[in-house]
Amino acid sequence: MGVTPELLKKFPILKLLSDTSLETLAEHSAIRKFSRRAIVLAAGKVEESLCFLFEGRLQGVDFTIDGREVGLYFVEPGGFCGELALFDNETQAEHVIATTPVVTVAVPILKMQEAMRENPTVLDFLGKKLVSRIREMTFQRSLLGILNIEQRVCCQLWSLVTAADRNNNESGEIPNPPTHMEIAIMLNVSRETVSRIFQSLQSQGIVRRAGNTKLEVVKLQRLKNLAERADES
Amino acid sequence: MGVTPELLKKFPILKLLSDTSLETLAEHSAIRKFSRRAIVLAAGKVEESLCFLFEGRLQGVDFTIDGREVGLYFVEPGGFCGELALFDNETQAEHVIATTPVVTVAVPILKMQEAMRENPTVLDFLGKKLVSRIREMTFQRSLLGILNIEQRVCCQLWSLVTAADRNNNESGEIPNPPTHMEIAIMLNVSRETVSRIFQSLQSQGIVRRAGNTKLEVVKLQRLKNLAERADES
DNA sequence: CATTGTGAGTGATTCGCATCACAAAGAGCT
DNA sequence: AGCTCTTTGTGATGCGAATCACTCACAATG
Repeated sequence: MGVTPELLKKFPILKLLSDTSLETLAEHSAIRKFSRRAIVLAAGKVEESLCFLFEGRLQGVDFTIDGREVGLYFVEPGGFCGELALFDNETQAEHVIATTPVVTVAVPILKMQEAMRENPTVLDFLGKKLVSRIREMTFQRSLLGILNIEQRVCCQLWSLVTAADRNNNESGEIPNPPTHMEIAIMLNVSRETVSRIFQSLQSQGIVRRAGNTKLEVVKLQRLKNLAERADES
Repeated sequence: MGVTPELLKKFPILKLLSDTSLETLAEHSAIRKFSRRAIVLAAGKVEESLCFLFEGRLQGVDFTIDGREVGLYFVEPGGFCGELALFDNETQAEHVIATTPVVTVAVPILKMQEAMRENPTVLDFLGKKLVSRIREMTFQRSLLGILNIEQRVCCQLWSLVTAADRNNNESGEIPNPPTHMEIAIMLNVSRETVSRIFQSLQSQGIVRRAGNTKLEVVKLQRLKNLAERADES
């Protein structure tokens, strides 16, 4: 409904397509809206669409056998998810959930596969995306190896600080900070523990809440230190 | 030195190549031997070769900031590693270490990239490999979410049982069982804890050591139960 | 044959985090 | 405003896994 090629061009990967391909793709695509907490892609299901995120934020989550929630990754506007099926036509491995109200564009897998075959640069883009996902997961896995949980949280925070701010030595910000719960499931800790650590960081004046859409990191250097070695007074 | 196209054909992905491509690839490739514990690929380095495993077993490992070892994946004969650089030419993300003496074939990235471009089936194979790696990492991550460590270990063991044996309801085996340490770093637990759990599994007659190259799972069903729910008497 | 190294087994101790159980504070909604 | 619902904040408690510090078994090595 009402998906125009112009809309699709907002997504970096689709910008690589020819106008004619975009035309067909647009015809077969649909805008979808989800409220907070809605399941956008369901694990175990054969999804027949890729999910492009236009507005809001998504989180990939999985569940352990004992029913515990596990956080895998975030999707930001301009990104997409559900791309694994493009390669192996298998079921969706993990749930993708809206952490805010979202607007997505559903693009059929089949059409996208055609585009991949015709346009090598698209395939290349996807390859790079998969690779960066692997690198990210590897990093995330290494975070879980950190025993000291304060350090683990600080590492995660540090990685969420806008890349641009990271070199700037004064202060930085985290645009749409995840809730304590969202952080907790990514880091394999209890929500309470995350809460207590934030408490401690705030009282040390290292981070500060700025409304509920932004988290300021006032003392970037201190955060970095905490991330790199747990001790430090 | 002495790499023949026939040798390369032992690797499923290279079988897809034309004889002429194999010819050139063979010329530029080299056999390498490493002793147990040797570093086959080093993290942070720009590796200029892909590593095909001919004999032995490799493990991808990473280190946390606090120096703790983290186990990521295993590579079995016929497999390869270091493929991320094919797509983004970045440095190797993780260390790859020989867990046994190994024989590998080093194939230059550049040559492999040429082959990828010429032969779409190779690219497809690589895509599938990346995807399955992501699926595996997702699974592995979900294991870490399990709080009960005995259950966590049992899940890992269950996933190591030869797929063929898994449906067969009596017993199964794990060909080259990882050491306790190797399991420990994959599951984020201490080696001692793994040791204690194996002790308990052995005394319950669920698993049994068969030489040091094989681990028999005598009561597959019991293991599966332990993996699925932690309780059970 | 002694020597060194590595994997595995085990007890004692300690401390950190999960858990439970609330209270409080926002955020939306009508 | 008043009402939910969600997110966050905090204390008390107890369990359980890490750690330490060994021993033992077994290969490999000289």
